[in-house]
Amino acid sequence: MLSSSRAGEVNRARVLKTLYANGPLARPELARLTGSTRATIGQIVQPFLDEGLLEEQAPLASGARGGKRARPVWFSSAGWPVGAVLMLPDGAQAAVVTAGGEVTSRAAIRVRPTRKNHDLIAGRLTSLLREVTANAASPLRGIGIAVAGMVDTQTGEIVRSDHAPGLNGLAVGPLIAESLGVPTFVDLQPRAQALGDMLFGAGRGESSYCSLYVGEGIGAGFIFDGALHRGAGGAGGEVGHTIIDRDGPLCECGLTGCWEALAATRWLREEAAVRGLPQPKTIGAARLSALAPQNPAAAALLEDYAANIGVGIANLQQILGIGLFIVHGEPVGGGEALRSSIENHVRRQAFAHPGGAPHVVFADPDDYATLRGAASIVLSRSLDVAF
Amino acid sequence: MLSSSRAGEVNRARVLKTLYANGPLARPELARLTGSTRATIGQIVQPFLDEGLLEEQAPLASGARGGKRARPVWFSSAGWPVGAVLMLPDGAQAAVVTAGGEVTSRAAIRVRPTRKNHDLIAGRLTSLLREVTANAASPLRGIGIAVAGMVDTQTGEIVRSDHAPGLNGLAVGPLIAESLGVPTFVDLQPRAQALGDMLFGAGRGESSYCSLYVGEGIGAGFIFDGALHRGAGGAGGEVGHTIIDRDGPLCECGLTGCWEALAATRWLREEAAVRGLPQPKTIGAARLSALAPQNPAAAALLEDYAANIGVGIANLQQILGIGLFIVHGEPVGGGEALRSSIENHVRRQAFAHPGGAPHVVFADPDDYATLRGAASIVLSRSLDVAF
DNA sequence: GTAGGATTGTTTGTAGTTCATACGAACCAA
DNA sequence: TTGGTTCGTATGAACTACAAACAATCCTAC
Repeated sequence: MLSSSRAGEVNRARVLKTLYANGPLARPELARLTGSTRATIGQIVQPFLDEGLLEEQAPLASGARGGKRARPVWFSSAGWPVGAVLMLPDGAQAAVVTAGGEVTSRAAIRVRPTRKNHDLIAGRLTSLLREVTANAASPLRGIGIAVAGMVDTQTGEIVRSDHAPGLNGLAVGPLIAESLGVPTFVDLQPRAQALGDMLFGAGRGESSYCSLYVGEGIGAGFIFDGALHRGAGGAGGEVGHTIIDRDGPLCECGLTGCWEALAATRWLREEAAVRGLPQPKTIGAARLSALAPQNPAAAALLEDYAANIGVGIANLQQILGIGLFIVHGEPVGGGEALRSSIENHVRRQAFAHPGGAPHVVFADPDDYATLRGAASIVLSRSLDVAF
Repeated sequence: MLSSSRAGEVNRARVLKTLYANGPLARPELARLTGSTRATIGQIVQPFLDEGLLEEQAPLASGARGGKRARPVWFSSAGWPVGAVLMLPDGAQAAVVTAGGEVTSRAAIRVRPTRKNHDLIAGRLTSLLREVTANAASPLRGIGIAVAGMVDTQTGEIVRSDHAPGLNGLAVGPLIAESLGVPTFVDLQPRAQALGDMLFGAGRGESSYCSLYVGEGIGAGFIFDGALHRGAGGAGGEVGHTIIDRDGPLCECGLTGCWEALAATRWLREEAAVRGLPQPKTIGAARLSALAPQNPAAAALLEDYAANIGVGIANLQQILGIGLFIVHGEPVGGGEALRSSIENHVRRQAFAHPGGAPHVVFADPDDYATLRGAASIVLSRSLDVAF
């Protein structure tokens, strides 16, 4: 039940969430945004300052009518270090990220996973994490592990990874947790990205949105009312295998007309070959966009790519009534032209809703975004207190 | 913020929710299910007993080892009466429903709404509600209004109703609230149904599911973690106009290949005509099922109907990771054969998920289910305390 | 310069809640 | 009749947010 102490936990979490959503804030502003009082905010913030999670910034200028200058609080560069791991088809990346989003150290390994070298992978991951945490000021609060594939968030196991089948069945969560003595949290990469968007990206201050990854596959993470939606047993977000064209091309999964078969990179390259574009095997949204002004075939393919992505997004919009889609991955290289083209396709297909027209934005092509996402799996657990 | 008094409100709501999910429960069982103590449950339950919302049932038999007999509590037949209104293309229904789900009085009117008779409709609705509430023991806690069409849940206006365009723009919520002095809550019919399923139907005890209405149109209500998901501005749930076959038939909405164009009653009847079935203009799942054993064309159409419904459900399952789909409307007439056929199609298309295979169930073809759904719009507001 | 008003951040007392513990009441079996 | 068991309630402790008051800081006006 919701006891007094638990209520305190919830409110502390809400204060941190408000900071993430709005950036550095002084106590009166925090009180206003959380619907509380300066006194209560002071009681909540003080322990965080003592603990070293937050720190006071330089005082703001006074208002026109005078008064004591307010001192905004923000995450200190040493507060709450957490581990971040990305499991990729050809290896893994690891980093230490603080609550404020600073990546304090980082390293990577290259191992091609097979069904038989799981012990090797676990061992090399462990030493990788020891390496990046060597200089950490305090013990890690947890390790977030983002996997490109289906995972069981309860057990921490990798269920199925299409692009790295050697990872299937790897209990990466428990293995690392045991060898390092730090709690681990495993989740899908698009969901980690959604959480990263919430704390450090384009989702800041948005209560509901969809974070989409479009690349070799298509995956989604959903934030509803400020909290991640995982679905039963951590399923959900497998938007790539929703059927949008029953008579469409065959998908690798065996079904026909999956969104992924019409909008993933593989489709883009195969179409580029069919349409006679140069170097189709390595082409992507970036090169296609560069070609488009001179090459009508490239422009047409880009338009079809936008349309295909748009169909799936519009479907999600109709179903969920979401007003914001944050796109990561391949399309980001296409720049503003591709973004607005996708957005137009979505708006053409989605009717007028009371919530207003949907927005499609591209994520920053920041190298750290995905690592921050993995770290956010851990951080968000302190922000969504179950009760 | 979450003050002590608000925490109490949340916990009281949780106790009621636990009762809805499990049926009559004694205090020790309530304590166990809510993770609380007998003492706290007693403090919460007592005021509800005094108020008349709950009442104690006959004592249960003692356990094998003796002990005082427990007295389960349940909603009294007079507790918390709420109004329920259904806005239909050819009129409206109204009823008074208690917190326990009893329909204590009921009446209906037939008016074909046009853009010009909104005042007339509001007036007749008001007198209809006065009629059904004449014998109510206590004033209504609120009036829930379920509309077959898109509504703005903030303003209480009907935005767009495909099957009754005369309702467009009718501010049914504010009009009734003003004339009766009772708060009104307007929502989509499928969403009301989802709430009805949560409190009184197949959704009892389920934390996440999708309640689907398949008839002239297709709509959905989503329950995530025990709470209704509305989407931005009350949009969302317009699953009928998701595209599942880009080269498919033209939909009334102007797009091609909408789910609705392939699985709504209109498709069923047009296909029945094409395939030469008898009396195609009035055929439905019930008659089709009766025909199927002797008539191969009917059996084939039924199978296609199941497949078409299944595609859309499987898409929803992939996106949201939902394990339970409660189907209302036309398909219910098809009985167990149709249900299992739909379920099989869904399972064939959805991969193995950690959450287990999805289930498709048919709602009880109960005449009161929809009215209880409308009432649940009001009741659920006391169960999902915002803080 | 200095007084007055305004704003920030803290201190203190109060109200509301859950929880642990203890107690009487009710029930069964021997 | 007695002992063990379970139910429901009463009491005190712990915790929290809130209201009100207070000290510190800052600006403007005279």
